[in-house]
Formats: sequence, structure tokens, C-alpha cells
Amino acid sequence: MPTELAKTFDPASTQEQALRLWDEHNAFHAEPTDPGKPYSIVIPPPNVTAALHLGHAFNNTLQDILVRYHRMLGDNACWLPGTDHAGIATQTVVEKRVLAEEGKRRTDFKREEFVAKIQAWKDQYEARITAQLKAMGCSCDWQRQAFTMDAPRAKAVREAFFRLFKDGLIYRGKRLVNWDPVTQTALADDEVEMEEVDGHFYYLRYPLTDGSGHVTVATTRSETMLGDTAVAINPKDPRAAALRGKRVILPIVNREIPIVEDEYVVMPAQYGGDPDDPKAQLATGFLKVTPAHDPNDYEIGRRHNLPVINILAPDATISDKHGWTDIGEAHFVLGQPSEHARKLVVDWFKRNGLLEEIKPYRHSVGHSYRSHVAIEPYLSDQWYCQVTEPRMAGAALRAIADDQFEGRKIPGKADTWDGGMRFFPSRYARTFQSWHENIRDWCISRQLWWGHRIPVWRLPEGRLGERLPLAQFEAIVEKLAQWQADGRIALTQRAERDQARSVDIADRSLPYTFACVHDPNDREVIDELERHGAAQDPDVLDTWFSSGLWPLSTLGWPEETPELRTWNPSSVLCTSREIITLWVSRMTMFNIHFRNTLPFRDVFIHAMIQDGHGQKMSKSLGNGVDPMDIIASHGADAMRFTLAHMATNTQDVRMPVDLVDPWTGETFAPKYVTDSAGYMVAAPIQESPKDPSKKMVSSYGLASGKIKPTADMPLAKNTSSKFDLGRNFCNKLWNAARFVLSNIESAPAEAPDESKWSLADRWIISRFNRTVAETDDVLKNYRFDQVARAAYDFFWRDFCDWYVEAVKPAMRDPSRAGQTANVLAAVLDGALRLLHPIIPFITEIIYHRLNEIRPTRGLPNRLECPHSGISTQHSGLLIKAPWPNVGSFAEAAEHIFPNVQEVIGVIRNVRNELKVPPKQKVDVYIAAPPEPTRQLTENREMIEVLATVNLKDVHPDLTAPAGAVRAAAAGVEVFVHPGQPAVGDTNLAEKRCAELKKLADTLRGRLSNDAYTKKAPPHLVQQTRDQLAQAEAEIDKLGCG
RNA sequence: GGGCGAUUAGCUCAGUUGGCUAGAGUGCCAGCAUGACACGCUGGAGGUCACAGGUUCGAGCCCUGUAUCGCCCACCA
Repeated sequence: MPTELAKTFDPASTQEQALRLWDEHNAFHAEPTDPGKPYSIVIPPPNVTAALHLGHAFNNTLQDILVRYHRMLGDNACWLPGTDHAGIATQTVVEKRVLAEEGKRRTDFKREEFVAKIQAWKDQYEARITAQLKAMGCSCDWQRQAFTMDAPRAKAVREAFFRLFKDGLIYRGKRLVNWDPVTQTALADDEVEMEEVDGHFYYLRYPLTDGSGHVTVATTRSETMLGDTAVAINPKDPRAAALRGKRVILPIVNREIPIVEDEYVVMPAQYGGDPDDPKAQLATGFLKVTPAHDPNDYEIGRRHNLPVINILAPDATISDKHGWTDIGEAHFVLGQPSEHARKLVVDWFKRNGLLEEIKPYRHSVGHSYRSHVAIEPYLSDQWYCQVTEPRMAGAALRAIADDQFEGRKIPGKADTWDGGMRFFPSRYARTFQSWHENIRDWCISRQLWWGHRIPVWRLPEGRLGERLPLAQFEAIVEKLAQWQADGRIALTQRAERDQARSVDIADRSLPYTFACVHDPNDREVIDELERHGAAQDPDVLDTWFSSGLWPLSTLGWPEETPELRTWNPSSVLCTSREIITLWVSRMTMFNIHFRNTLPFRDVFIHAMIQDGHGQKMSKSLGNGVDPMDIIASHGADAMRFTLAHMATNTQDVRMPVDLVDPWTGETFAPKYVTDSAGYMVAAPIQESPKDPSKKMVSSYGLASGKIKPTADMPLAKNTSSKFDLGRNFCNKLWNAARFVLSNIESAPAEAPDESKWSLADRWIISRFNRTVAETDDVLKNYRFDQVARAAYDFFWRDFCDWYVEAVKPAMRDPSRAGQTANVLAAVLDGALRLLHPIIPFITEIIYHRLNEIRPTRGLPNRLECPHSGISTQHSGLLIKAPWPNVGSFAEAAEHIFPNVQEVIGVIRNVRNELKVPPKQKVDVYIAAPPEPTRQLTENREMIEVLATVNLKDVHPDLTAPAGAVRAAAAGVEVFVHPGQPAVGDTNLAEKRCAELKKLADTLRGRLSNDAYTKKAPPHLVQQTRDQLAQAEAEIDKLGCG
């Protein structure tokens, strides 16, 4: 550790030193037995798919500010870090990588081999993510680092699944799922993104079997007609009666299908439909019903008991191998991808004179959030968690704090849950609420290899009892019954829809039975099951199942550990709004169901960082910024400060992205192009602004995968000039600290004597106290921008611009330097504490140096500031130092100091107008009423130094000196004598006169309005009168014509 | 289709229950290498608060409507 602060601020070495100090003291670690009020945050575990981006940096900076703040407050603060295995996302990334590098597909490997590859990827990125978080200064308790698939978390998942299974909240159902044909897995509803697509409306004719004509159906997906099992018409449609009981012949496959009547069908306008309904304008009144490939049709099929015919293979090609037998003439589409089949089918209709019309149509189609291909509604067997149950969604609704609940709340026991969960900003409570009011059961199985294997063994299809000798079968049944009674297994049967069916063990045939095994090491049970042909379900659980347990599993659940008792519920969840439904919901339901506690008391939803065009930052657009690049170019503290400063109350914040020219190191705005999806993206190849012959690759070029940077054409890193704000601030802090420290060091040590404090001393201490109070206040509502602003204004504007400048003469005067140094040391100490949660590295290192120079500091607790707010308690480390108490305020000083500031401002203004050289002192005379005269005289030195003047005279009856320029401020008259022939505008008083007259007119207008004087609050009216009087007095004094 | 948010200085944003002549940072202009800092200091210019109505003594803020942008939710042929 260097004993002096380096001449220029070097973020890298500062970061390194601070990290070492914290590490040596194990400063981030907490134990449940530690003193203090419990305060805990569980990190939203980043996916191990990729390195962290700026959004993560934002999210984690805010959490770290909270944790550091509460640690300083004396709370027992613990931040639990970890990562998420992110099933589908990670597997997809690795599959792509393996295909690109080895030319092999997942299916070319054994399951264990491929999982090992993903595991290797996970290890690599988990390490990288951890390194990034550490570099950002995140004070996570690294001894408690978790991963959603490590052993303790696997145990929690297993326990949770078993309990839900036993409680009848998990069931097997054949349902239409969102099928991703590329990754070949089911997706949850919220993993599907709607995208606008240009398509067509095809009008297809289906002949009636009796030869009396045809009906025309309209569809955007003509290929699904192969699986049609009915045509529906609205019973109110006037044509319905004539068609009742008739059937149509389905072209191509020659399947006879009924015409059914269902109110769901939209009628065209001419048959009674709503003419304003855009759908009515496209509709023919006849709806083809394809239960296997459309969610609505599936419902119609249920209502009319229609067969369900699946025509697709899992890869979304047309196939007769998955439940479709009557293929008729459809050989020509077999094996075709559905999109191509769509055209082939239309061509067939055209050739056979059955195509009536094609209309262009733009509509939204579900796409996989992972592979971005169109989702196929696909019929398959999946596991569901019955979140529609009152025990789940109902509990989540009851968890909402009463005053954030819209409408009448179902009576519940929110009062046992600390008054409920609060959202910040409160509007997000409604997102949460309406999600649970409209929730549907959650499909929790995924056809992946990377994830928690579903701990269910399927007994062989059919009735086990029919396959075994009776005695043997009876023995199994006895065993199963005993194991179930002992809690070693739970049994269920497949339910067609919507509910779990418990197994009646007395029904000795055991049809379609599933056994969930409680303990993964219970070989006796597993071996016995497998001996009879039972096999473990090959699927894994949805990632969000393990994430949903995160607040519990990170603290050792299902064991009721001291950690769990201390830190659950956690204090706050910090996250972005996109996962309120995906994640917050599930944590709430699980935490309540398993432990009857909230997962967290507060939910803070922060803004989303977009690029300069209002687009989400994403890898594929290449507009994402790597926090490590910012740390390298600006420093970690600078990044944190800027991010905190951006954390406003709104939904989105914009971060215009610049590029760093690798040739010159300079920053420039990239050239943009519009990509095929309409996004503004940086042109793949950029020119150096200095030398257009030098080219570079933008990160969009890199992300598009086509362009690889080379030595001749290097990569231009993303950055943003927004971080200059933080960098400048840190630089200012560093230099101000250097100055203050060197002054303190050379000042004589004296016992603090408050009677010797100047106006500036009292003022800066009072301002400090205000800033602490404001920070405390504003942090309760998670307004990090206001915290950053308050700290910035206090430190730069008040402390550096005014206090340090005002105090310079005193520091040069040995008789006063000792006392001033006391105040300087105390205020610097306080400022470091105040700033530490936002910019921990730089403050820790400066604090270290301050401790060396002034091991004891603090202010006497009496007179005008009986409580300075600046603690005398010290600690070796700032991270462990107490947060300042709010001291009292020096009202008088806060009132007088601005007057002096204003006088100084006016003099500076006049000097500038008169073009007086900066170093040249000028003579100043001030005419003021007795009280201001006293104040100004007392602060003569400050005025002289800060305005570079000789304050010749201050007097109530001062007469204007010849040749002086007259100006006015704070109710006083200022005469500036340039001492040489003045250059520029010498008639400043006239300018001021114009301003004053305009103001006086406004005020007079307001007062002449009777309604105003009668209705406005009296203090405002009085204030207006006072202002007018003051303006008029000044006008009078200046002799404004 | 429903809901939410945004629209304030060239740019990025503050503006807390309506009440000074609407603020900051950055950029711009002018001056300054002043013994902490040029990542700095001093001063300055720059805004019909998206638009149209309304409520009020008083509207950037509240109400109604319009426009543009963004996000979330929704099984819309």
C-alpha cells in the first residue's frame, strides 16, 4: 500500500488495492450469528450462457449499493451470489458451438458426454461472471456462492418436486404445447415472443359430401388442413340451419369430416358479424378445425369430441409417423417443412380448382425466445405444475401489500407475511397481480439434457397387472403402498387435462402410473421399479423451477438452517420488469408454499438499458457493452457512479453507444444501417474518422458471424461517453482528497474548538448533514439517481467549488490552519462514507490514507452543530465503517452563505463582462443594509479570494465611487471599479433593471388578481408581496429609468 | 385487443402531494495553464415542457382527446 496518493488517479491500481484489503479482511462475509438487523439480497443469478453485459452491471451495482449501505448501517448484511444453469439457453449455445467447431450434433453424443461439454462451458462462464462481479466491486458473500444445479440446489429441487407431486400440484397432461422445432422442446407461454410476420390468407374450398356445393374456409396455415377433423360454423349464422348434419370431404386426404356449430366462429359482416371487427372482414364464416395444431381448435375439438390428428414430426416436418394414418393423396408433402408444405398444399388446391382467393395478411406469430423460429402448437405429454390452484396463484395474490392491490383483496394472511410484498415503483404490483389473475398451468418439463432430471419413473404403459403373474404383481403393489406410506415415493396417474389424479392403490391394475422417488439414492426403490420396466423420465425441469426455489435453496432449504431463519424472507429483490412473471411469480408461490414466508419484502424493478435508438441491448445487434471494457477505459467506480446516476424511476434509459477507434484510441459515433428486421445497427465495417482508409469491425459485424477481426481490420470496442460523468467525478474526488490530505498533514494538530468555526465551516457541515438525510430518505424508495445526484452536488458543487476554495487562506495561516484542518478532515471522512456504497474502491483507498494521516478525527458535539453527523467511530476499513448519523442543521449559516455566494457570483459576472484579466484584482464597494453589511464584512476574506477583489468598503450609506460599474445582488448594491478604462459593456445596471422590471410586472399582475389574493395560500401571497417589495427597492436603488 | 411507460436545452436525463424568472451533466461560445484537478476553473448562450382542449387564482405536473416511440400481457382463423 503506497503511503501517498498517486499524482493522478489510476483506477486499475486503486481497484486492485481495495480488493486486496477487502479480501484480507474477508469483508463481504456474514454469519447468521453476526450482530445487527438481518439484511439480505439474493442475486438474480446470471445465466451461464455468456459473460455479463451492461444490464447486469446496472443490476448488480444497485444491489451492491444497498448491501454496502446496510452493512455500514450496522445491519447483518449478506448478499448471496450465484449463477443459473439456464437450461435451454445454455444447451443451445453449446450445441451451436459444437456444430461450428466439431461439425457434430447433440445427437451424435451420448447424453453424459454432451452434458459434460455443457458443464465445461458452464465452468468457464461461471468463472468469468464471478470475475466480472468482483471487478465491479460487488461485495457478495463469495463463500456462499451457489449454482442452480449444484448439489445443495439439486437437493432442494428434488424435495420441492416431491412435495408438489405428493400434494397433487404436479400432473401429467396431454396438451397443446408451444413447440420449438429447432431445439425440439416445449416452451412455457412466457418463453414465446410474438413477432409480426407478413403472411397470406388462403381461401380453400371443401366440397360437401352430398355434392350440393362447398364451404370455403380461410386460413394462414394451409398445411394444417391435413389434420382437420371438422369445419365449424356459428349457430347464429343464417346458413347454419341448411348445413346442419352435413359433412364435407377434406381435399387431398379425402377424410370425411362433420360440420359442427360453435359460437367461437366469427361471422362475416354480411351474415351478422360485427362490421368493425377486422376479423369479420376476412372471415368466411367457416372455420377449419385442427385440434392438434391450434389452441383454439383444440378447445373446439374438446367441446365437440373431435378426433385429434397430429400431422407433424417433432422437427415440424409433415409426417405420417406421429398419429396420422389416413394420408390419402398427401404423399407429396410428407417430409416437407411446414412452411414449404404450406405452398405445396395451396398449389394443390389451385391445380384442382379449389383455391378461391389469396389475400396478403400481416399478423403476429409466436417465436421461440431462444431459437427465434416460429412456434408450432404441438400436442404432447408434458408435466404441469398446477399453479392455477389457490395454494399457488392465490397465495401470490394474497402476498401483495394491501395498499398495492388493485380492487378488493381476497382475505388472507398477508399480515403474517410482514404486511405483504411491496413493489418499487408501485405500478409493477399490477403486472404481478394481473399475471396471477389470468395464470394458466405451468408446463415444467423440457425435452433437454441440461437441467434437473425429472425424478419420476414411468411404469410401463398399460396395466401392469396384466403383464405379471398375480402373486408377483400383488407383491409389487404391497411394496409401492408401503413406500408411499413411508414417504419414499409418491404415485400419480396420467390425467387428460388440468388436474392430477391420485392413484387408488386398491385399483390393482395400476394404469398409466408414475412414481416420483423422493431420494435420488434410494436404490432399493429405484432398482425395484426398473426391474419391472419402469424408466426415469428423460426430460428435465424448466429452468425456472430451480430458479423459483432460489431464495430458499441458497440458504440451505429444505433444512431449516440458521441462514434460512435469519435471511429469509430476504430484504429486497432487484430485477428488471421482464421477469416479474417468469421468475418473481414463481419464487413467491414456492416460498409461500414451502415455508409460508415471502421470498422478499420489497421488489425493486429498475429501468432497462437501451441503446441510443431505444433498442434493447442484445448480443445479436452487437449494441451491448461489456462492463470490463468500461472498467478498462473509465474505471469500475466511474461505471458504478454513472449507472447509479441513471437509475431513475422510468421504464427505460438510453445509453448511446460509441465505438473506440483501435487505431487512435479515440471515441466516435458509428455509422448506422438498418438491418432486415428494421433495427438500427452499427454498420459491420467502420472507417477510422481520422483516416478513412483504416477499417475496423463493429461488434455488430462480429455478432453477425460473418466478419472476423484481423490485424488489418481490428475490432472496435463499444463504449459510451455517458461514463465520462463518473470518471470526471472520481478524478475530482481523487484530486480534492489529495489536496485536503496534504493540507491536513501540514497543519498543526489542535483540539477541535467549535467557537472558531467560520461561516463556511458551519455551512459545509450543515450541508453534509442535509445530504446524509436526503440519501437516507431517498434510498428507502430505491431512488439511486437521487442518491448519486445529492452526493455529486454536495461533494463537487458545495465542498470543492466553495468550501475548499474558501478555506485556502485559512490553511495558509498557521494560526487558523489547525482548526480548519479539523473540519476538512471530518467532512472528507464523512464524504467518503457517504460515497462509499456508490464508489467503493476509490473511497476505500482515500480513507486508508486519511487514517494514516489523521487516526483520530471528529467534531465536538456542541454549539450550532451539537451533532455534527460525522461519526468519531473509526474502523480500519471504510467498508465496515459506520454510516454517518444525520446531525443538526446550521440554519443561520445555510441562510447567510448563499447571500455571500450571490455577491461573489455578481462580481465574477461583472469582471467577465468587463473582460478584466482573471488574475487582476479589482476594487469593490458594497452598499447594503446594516445586517448584510455585518455579514459581508465578517466574510470579507472569502469574498476577496473567491471573487479576486479588494473589498474596499461595505457600508449602508455608501456613495457610488466614480468610474465604478454598478450591479445588484441579494438586496445589496455592488460597485466594481476596474481600476483601468473598462472594456465592454459598462452599463450592467441597465440589464439588471430590465430583468427587475419584468419580474416586478409579473408579480404586480399576480397581486392585482383578486382571485389570487383571496384563494391562494396566505404565505404564498405574502411571499409574492415580499418579492415585489424587494424588486422595487432594488429598482429604486439602481435608479432604473 | 388490453395494460404500462415515454415525449422538457443539440444529446442523456432530473423536476416527490399543482405555487420563485423550468434545472443538471454533456455538447457549444468566450476567457483562464491560478501551487488538487484541463477528466479542470470562471462566465455565457441555448427550452411555446409533443399537440389540442379542459379544470384552477395558478398547469411541465391534474382531467379528456390526438400523434409518435418503446415495453409487457393476450389462444385471435
